[in-house]
Amino acid sequence: MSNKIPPIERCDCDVIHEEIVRQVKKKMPPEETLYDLAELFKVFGDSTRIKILWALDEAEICVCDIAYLLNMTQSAISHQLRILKNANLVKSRKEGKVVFYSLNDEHVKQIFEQGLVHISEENS
Amino acid sequence: MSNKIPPIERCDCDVIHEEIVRQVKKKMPPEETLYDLAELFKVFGDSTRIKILWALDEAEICVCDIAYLLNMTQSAISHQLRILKNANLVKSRKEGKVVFYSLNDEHVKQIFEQGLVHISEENS
DNA sequence: ACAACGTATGAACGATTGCTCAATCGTTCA
DNA sequence: TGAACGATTGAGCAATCGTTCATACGTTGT
Repeated sequence: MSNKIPPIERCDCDVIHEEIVRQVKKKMPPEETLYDLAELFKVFGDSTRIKILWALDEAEICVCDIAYLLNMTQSAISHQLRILKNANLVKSRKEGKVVFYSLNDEHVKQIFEQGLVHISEENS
Repeated sequence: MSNKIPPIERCDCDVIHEEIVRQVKKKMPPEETLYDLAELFKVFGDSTRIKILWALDEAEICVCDIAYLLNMTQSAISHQLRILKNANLVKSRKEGKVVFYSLNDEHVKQIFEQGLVHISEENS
């Protein structure tokens, strides 16, 4: 993304670890993939969106019901739903004036589960 | 976190969906859990930290090697490592002047894998 | 004791984020 | 047609974030 001049001067200690660094660098996925991965987790990194996703995992729900459920304004929810839609995590279906949202990825719950495992191990 | 007065007035459409909302509300994990989950994913939501975690999944690496690997300043890396340590994702081991970091959670890679599955499905 | 070096930290900054508010769009129904 | 209503959108704002810079800490070797 940025193309500034590399300002980093190699320090002394890693002359020893040269080989390790070289191998790790080789095994790392491409820059773009890691960036996309971060972008995806950024979407999960907000409790409002987490709640929306969790709710949508239970049922298809319209915008105003989500707003009611989370005790937030329709506008706030709509903004967040747009982010979730851009990330291809949810899809929408219009029925008259009402727009119903539902999950667009069956892996969401699995990602959550892994996260919960980490949290539960954290408190032990 | 915030305790302002609930400003939400139930809209008309969801009189029909009353029961669904009630059930979803009952099935949702406690507020605090969802908040912690968001906090965890927030940590993953930065490409620098993603790269660090990915690197540490390959090997135990010292701060200056990570900095060299990612072409960033030691300071920037150190700041990010602190965040990762606070989230219990990495642990450190001191050897003289050098501090080695390594993963503290074997689920990190699994969470990444799930994320990658979503991304790969996105482009199809 | 002092210099050198790897690391950590706090202030400061530009950038981004999540919400509110007001306005608008699209559909329904009288 | 126009009022009502659900949903969307854009501007604006406070708050948060990620980096840089300067500085301090801790260890090593002289």
